[in-house]
Amino acid sequence: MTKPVRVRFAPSPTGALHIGGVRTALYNYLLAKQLGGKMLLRIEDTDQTRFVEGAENYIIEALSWVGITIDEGVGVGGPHAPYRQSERKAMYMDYAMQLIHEGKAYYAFDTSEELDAMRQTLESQGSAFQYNAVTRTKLNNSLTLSEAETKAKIEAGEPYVIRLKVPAKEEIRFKDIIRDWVHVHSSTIDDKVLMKSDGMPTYHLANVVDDHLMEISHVIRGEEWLPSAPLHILLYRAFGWESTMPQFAHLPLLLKPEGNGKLSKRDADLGGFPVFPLEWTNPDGSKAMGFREEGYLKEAVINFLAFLGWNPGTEQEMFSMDELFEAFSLERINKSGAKFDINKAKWYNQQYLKLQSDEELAKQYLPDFESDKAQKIVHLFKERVTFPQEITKEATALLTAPITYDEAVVSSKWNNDAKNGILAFKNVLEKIENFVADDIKHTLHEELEKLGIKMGKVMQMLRVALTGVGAGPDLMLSMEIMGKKEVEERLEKAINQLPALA
RNA sequence: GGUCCGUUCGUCUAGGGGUUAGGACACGUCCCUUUCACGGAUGAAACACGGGUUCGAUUCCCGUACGGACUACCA
Repeated sequence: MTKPVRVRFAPSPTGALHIGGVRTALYNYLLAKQLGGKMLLRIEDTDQTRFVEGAENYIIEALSWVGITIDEGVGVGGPHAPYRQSERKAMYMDYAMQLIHEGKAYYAFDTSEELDAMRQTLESQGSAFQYNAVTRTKLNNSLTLSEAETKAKIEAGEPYVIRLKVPAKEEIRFKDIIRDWVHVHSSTIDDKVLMKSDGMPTYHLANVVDDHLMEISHVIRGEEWLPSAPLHILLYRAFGWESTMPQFAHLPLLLKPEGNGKLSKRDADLGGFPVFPLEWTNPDGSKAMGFREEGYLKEAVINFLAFLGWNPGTEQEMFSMDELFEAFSLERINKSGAKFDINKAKWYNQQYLKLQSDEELAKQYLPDFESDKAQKIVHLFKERVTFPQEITKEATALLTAPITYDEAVVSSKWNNDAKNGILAFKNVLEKIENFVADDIKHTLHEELEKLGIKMGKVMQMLRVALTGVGAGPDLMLSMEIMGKKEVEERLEKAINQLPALA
C-alpha cells in the first residue's frame, strides 16, 4: 500500500526566505499537486537565539505571492496542530525519554566549552573530535556515571543534553530519489545532540518526530541535509518507525553566478540582483531587494526556479504553474548544483510580460491615465522592456517634451532635407483631422513625396525633434499618443533650437 | 583533515555504447523595420583527465583532478 502524499516545507524563521528556499517549497508543492497530496508548512523555530521577528510572516507572504498554497500548517491550521515547533516543545522530550529508557540515548553533561576545547586541541594535532562510540566512554555522561550520580546531577539542576547512542558498526544505506543509494558507515556519525540544555530539541529530533507524526511521505529538501540523512534514518530506526519512514529527495544547491560556493545574500549586492522573493528589512533597518519589488512577475520566478535543477525533457521552456503540475517529476531533477543566472530570469520576465494583456498592464502600471490612452502606451512599450515599471518610466518620458537633444544625431542628420521635411510636416499638421498613426504616416509620406525627400532622410531627425533621442518605439504611434497639439509644440521648439546644435 | 555528493557549450540543460552531441539564455552576423527593441534565420561554443571493459566509449567500471555540501547544544 502506498501512503497518501504529504509533503512539507519547513523553514526556520531566521530572516528572509532565500530564493533557494522558495525553490524547495515549489518542488514540494509541485509534487503534492501532481499526486493529489497535501502541502504542509511547518516552522522550525527551535533555536531561540536565531529567531527573527517578522520572518514567519515573510515566509507566508512570499509563498503566497508566488502562488504556493498551503493545505495544512502555520497560518491555516490542521489536524496535527500546532505546526510551530516551539509550541510542540513538550512532546519532543517525551520522545527523547523514550529513547533513554530503551538505552538508545543518554544524558551528557559536558559543557560546550569543554567540548570546544577538546575539538581545538585535537584539531591542532591534525585530527577531528567526535562524540561517538569510543569517546563517549571517557566523557561526562550517563554512560560513564552511575545511575545515582546521573540522577543527582539532574536533580541538582545541572544542565544536560540528550545524545543519540549511535551504533558503533552499522552500515546505513538509504535510497534517495535523486541520488539513488547512499551508503554511510555509522562510525562516521557523531552521537548527535537530540535535546539541547534549554529543553528544546535539535533540528534532527524535531524533524524526525514531526515528519513521523505528520505522516510525511516525501522529504524534499536541500542537499545541505544529505550528510545528516543517515542520522535521521538511525533515528527512525531507534523509534521503530523505519517501515513508515518518508522517502528522501535531496535537491541540488543553487550556486553563485560566478566563482564558487552556494548562492548567498552577498551575491545580490555584488551582482545587483535579488536573492529574496520579497523585499526584506533587516532588524538594523537596512533593506535587501526582492524579486517582486524589482518587477519580476511571479510566473517568471516560478518558471525560472522550476528550471534550475529540473527540466521536462522536452524543448518546451515556458511552463505555467498548472503545466508544471502535469510535467513535474522528482526523477527528472538532476544531481549537480545550478549556477544562478539572472539573465535567464530576465528573459522569462520579458516573455511573461509580453503575455500579459494591455488592459491588465495599463490598469496596474499606468493607473493615472485614461484607459484607452494607457493601453496604447502599454502596447507601444510592452515588447521592448523587461520589467513592467519600465513602462511607467517610458510613458512619462514620452509625455514629457525633450529638454535636450541627442547632439550626435543632430550634428550628422540635421540638414536641409531634414529641416524642410520637418517644416513641411509641421505646416500640414493642422490638416490631419483624425490624428492617428495611419493618417499621420500617410500625411508625412505625402508631404515628403511632394518635396522629393526620402523618408530615411527625415525620420530620425524627426524622432530627435520630438523625443530628444535617436531611437525608440514606433514614431507614428508615439505621435498619436502625444496628440496633435503637443507634436506641434515640440516641433516648433525643435526647429528653433536644433540649428544651434548642428 | 574526515565523511558524503557531484562534473556535457560561458550559463541552464537534453541525450546516451556507434549521433553532424540537440535546445534555451547570453554573445556575433544577417533579415524584417523610419531607428531601437521584438520576431525570424544563422554562426561560434561542450562530453574534466587517465586507465580499463568493449569491435567501438562522451555514455559502463576504477582511479585522479576539480567543484560542492556537511563536519555546533544552527537549521
